[in-house]
Amino acid sequence: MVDALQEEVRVRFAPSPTGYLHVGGLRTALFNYLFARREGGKFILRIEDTDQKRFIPGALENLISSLKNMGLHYDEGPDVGGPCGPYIQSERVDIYQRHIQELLASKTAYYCFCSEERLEDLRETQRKMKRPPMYDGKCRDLTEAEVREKLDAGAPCVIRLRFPKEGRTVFDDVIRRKVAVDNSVVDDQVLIKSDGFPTYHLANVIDDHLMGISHVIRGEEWLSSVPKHIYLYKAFGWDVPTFVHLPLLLNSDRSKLSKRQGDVAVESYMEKGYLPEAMINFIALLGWHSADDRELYTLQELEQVFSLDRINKAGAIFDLDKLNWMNGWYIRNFDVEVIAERTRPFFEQEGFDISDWQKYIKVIGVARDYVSSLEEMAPRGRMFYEELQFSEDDRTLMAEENSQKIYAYWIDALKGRSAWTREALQARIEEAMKTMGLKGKKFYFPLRLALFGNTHGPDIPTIIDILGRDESVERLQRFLIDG
RNA sequence: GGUCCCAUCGUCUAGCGGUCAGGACGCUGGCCUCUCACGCCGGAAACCGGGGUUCGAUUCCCCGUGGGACUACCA
Repeated sequence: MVDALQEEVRVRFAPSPTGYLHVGGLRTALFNYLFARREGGKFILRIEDTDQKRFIPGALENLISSLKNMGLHYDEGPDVGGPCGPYIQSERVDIYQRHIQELLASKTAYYCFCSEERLEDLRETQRKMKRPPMYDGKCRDLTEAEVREKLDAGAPCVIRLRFPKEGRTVFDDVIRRKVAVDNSVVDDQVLIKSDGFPTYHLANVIDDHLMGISHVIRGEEWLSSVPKHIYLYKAFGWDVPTFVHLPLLLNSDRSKLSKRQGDVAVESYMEKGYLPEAMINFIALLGWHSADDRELYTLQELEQVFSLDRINKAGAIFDLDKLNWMNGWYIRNFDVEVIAERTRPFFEQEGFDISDWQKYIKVIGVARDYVSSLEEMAPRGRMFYEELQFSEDDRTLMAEENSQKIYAYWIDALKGRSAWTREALQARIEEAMKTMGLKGKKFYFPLRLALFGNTHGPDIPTIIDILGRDESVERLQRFLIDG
């Protein structure tokens, strides 16, 4: 390890590439990122792909693009490089092999030749006897000669950690404070699998040390394996990093957040039109809260105010309702041009002709009051781009005498002038209501229906302003019965 | 089953011995308004239970209870 790295805050997000970035992973990545930024340290991306069976093509690219979309830029990582590479564990196998020799030599680790079947049977009987399922240590005390013989015979084997049976491991966690575990309940964890790849525990410890990680910020599911990790650090003669175990993100039934109970892929939230800014803001509030009552933050603002000591201990349910509100808030409060640009793909997908940018901006301005995601924008803009659909009841209303009078009046009025201000339009509406002796819904509903396709919606000046004079006249004329 | 962790409105949370237990989402009443939406104002809604410690516990300690994680040659 480079000496200069020693004083610096260095944290990492270390996902295994299982296909996509999970929202729980995003939260872990975000907290790591924020801590690094706040402390002026480094944020590193490391890929933990030591499980060959779970290789998924494209998963790495996916992960990287999701992190980029979210604005979580890392200082070191597989695609950006850095002084501690490679940052993909499958490319570091020789490093693990070298280090395991050291453990073998010091008797901290030992070869185990037990078959998977034996292990399964063992666990089965242990469970039946209501004993905790653990390795029984069959190969723990094999003599060197016995090991040599089996190895020479080419017997398949793994390498296990020789964890002490006595004593107690006590450690500090920034969030949980003191945690204590009896060594007798810690298993002789497999460190090197029969395919020569390391397990999480070995690779993680070695890499965290070699990469100069100062704070291990990760999910609470790792809390119970910390004793193994500490034992490894000490066996290697390394300093133990500071541990920060984040509370879990939960399904609405309080189990660990998983798919099948809604979307967990960050990617799919993007596809539905959730803004990265809203996702980040929302996720940040799951387990973290500022000292005041403020809840709306940009990523840059979070970088300034984030601190580990304001992280909660209890798990948090991922509440879609609040995300929807927050996303809607961002959609309504961002610059309309920005929202228009981001909504574009959704409109294009619908085949709407948005070449008239001025009109499009106006449509967005109206539509965004109604939605909680960009995906919902298209249904709210449709009436300005497509032919209106009417029900039988609609047609009945539009054929009524009053409706017809209104249409005739407006066709006339609109044709008379080429440009209207909203104020002039509103004044004309007041005037029309007076001369026709109609008011309120009696006047507005038929008019809005013919122009907008619904009796409920934006006010008339807004609709006419978006449609323009010609389209407005055309829409009215379509329902004028005798010309 | 064992070990570890956790526990304030339905949800996210503030609280760090004395508060009318605060905010946000959601729900709800009203205002704005032709309507819808937005927005604004108000309301209902919580300290898991039992013991301690203390003049006084949501807050500190213990025991229950409940929930979760881990218990793989997955991470």
